[in-house]
Amino acid sequence: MSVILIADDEVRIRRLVADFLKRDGHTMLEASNGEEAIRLIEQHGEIELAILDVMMPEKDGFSVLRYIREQELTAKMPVMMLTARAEELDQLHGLQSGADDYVTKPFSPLVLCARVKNLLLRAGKKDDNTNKFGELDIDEIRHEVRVNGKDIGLTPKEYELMIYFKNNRGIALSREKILNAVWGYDYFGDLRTVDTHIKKLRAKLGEYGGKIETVRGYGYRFEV
Amino acid sequence: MSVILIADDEVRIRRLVADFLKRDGHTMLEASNGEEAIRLIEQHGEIELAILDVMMPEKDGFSVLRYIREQELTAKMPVMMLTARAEELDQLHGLQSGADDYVTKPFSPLVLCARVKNLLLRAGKKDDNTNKFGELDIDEIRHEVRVNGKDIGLTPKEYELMIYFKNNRGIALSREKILNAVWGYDYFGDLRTVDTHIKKLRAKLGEYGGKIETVRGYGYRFEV
DNA sequence: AGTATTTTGAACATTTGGTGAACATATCGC
DNA sequence: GCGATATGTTCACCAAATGTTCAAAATACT
Repeated sequence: MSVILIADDEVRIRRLVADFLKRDGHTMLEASNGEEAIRLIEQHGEIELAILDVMMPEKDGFSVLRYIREQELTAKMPVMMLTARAEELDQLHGLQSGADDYVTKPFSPLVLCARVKNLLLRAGKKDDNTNKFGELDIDEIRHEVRVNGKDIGLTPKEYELMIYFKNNRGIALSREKILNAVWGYDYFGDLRTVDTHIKKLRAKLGEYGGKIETVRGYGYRFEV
Repeated sequence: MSVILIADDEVRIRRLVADFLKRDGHTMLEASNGEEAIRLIEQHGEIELAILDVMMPEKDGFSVLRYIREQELTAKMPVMMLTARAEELDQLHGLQSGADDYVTKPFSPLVLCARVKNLLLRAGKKDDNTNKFGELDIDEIRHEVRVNGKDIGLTPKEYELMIYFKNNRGIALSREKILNAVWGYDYFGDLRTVDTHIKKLRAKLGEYGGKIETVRGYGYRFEV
């Protein structure tokens, strides 16, 4: 349901958290240090929650938190801090570091999942469940897109593209942004690949194909 | 969002700063010495911040700073100085050199980014989200310009021209400046090409076409 | 391993936009 | 008012962006 960033240098912890939250339907982004976390935040536009370990190489959790609060776009992102020892907790509160929640290691994955849920709810996680536009129905539960009630059989990439467009309707998206968001920030492919997928998506959308408008000299825009 | 000049003779530093600030959405101009920096400032009309290394060949950072403060057009440009050693800092302040901020090497790119952001905010540049002038609406999110609520279908060059005018409203812009800003500083084309685009832009702006005034013997000015 | 599906980008087609020469018109200094 | 210069306007050619097709490569499925 949401896109969540987990930053921790311990692979075990990262995997553990990521696996549990994935099972809750979230999309997980993983970073093994602070620099990486910041890069992910910069490049991935729609992160809805960040879980940061305090102790990390390159840049610690506080630095990343400060970065998040400084950037206008991310300033209001809910942030959960992971700390290794209970003693640090007081320090954290004393520092008024601006995090939204603290969890001390070792933690129970289920407790963590519950707190994540709370944070997302508290953040008013905009239930952007508007996925029906006329006879175009983007069904994220069934993981399919229907036109006139019939599944149009999108491939994985086409589906992700569709979701990205849906989450950014009315916004002009450059090919670069689309590549970063749908293919991943570490993908270095031809920008024109986007065009090819757009074409196929438009074709499958049939009468709704025109809803994906070309923004000449820039990229594309999904209109509803 | 903003156009920023970085002048430093060390390529590594230049690239580092440029890369980070690019990720923040800024357009970067790079100079490897003071002479080059001044040339770029002369040719590029809308530089919003200059980051100058103190120690550079040809002309050092102070000389460039003095130049900036002497020119009426650039006198108020925020300037950030980079200095190699902490000791120099006192000296700088003592000299009252007129820079807006100082950063000592080695520095954290993120700290630098944050300070840049502060300077731009302080300069009142960032909040220039005024894109509605009566019934003329310049929508950078949708990447379109509307008059009376209707998209006037600008071509890429026309759109960029419009944005440039919007960011420099009330300022007389020579054809050279316009070419440098919209076409790129490495473009060598006919100055009259600007006229052709102005004509088309005026036509599409309809009743607002007159807002682009001719400054005879010089260039054009967007008035609101 | 073998088959089916999906992804990818090169190649070509088509559409759209950019450019500057040429001519028309306006403005200025005298 | 006249010539000189600057700007407005039009248009045809060329350049660039996007659409489209396709086959090879990668991936998933069995």
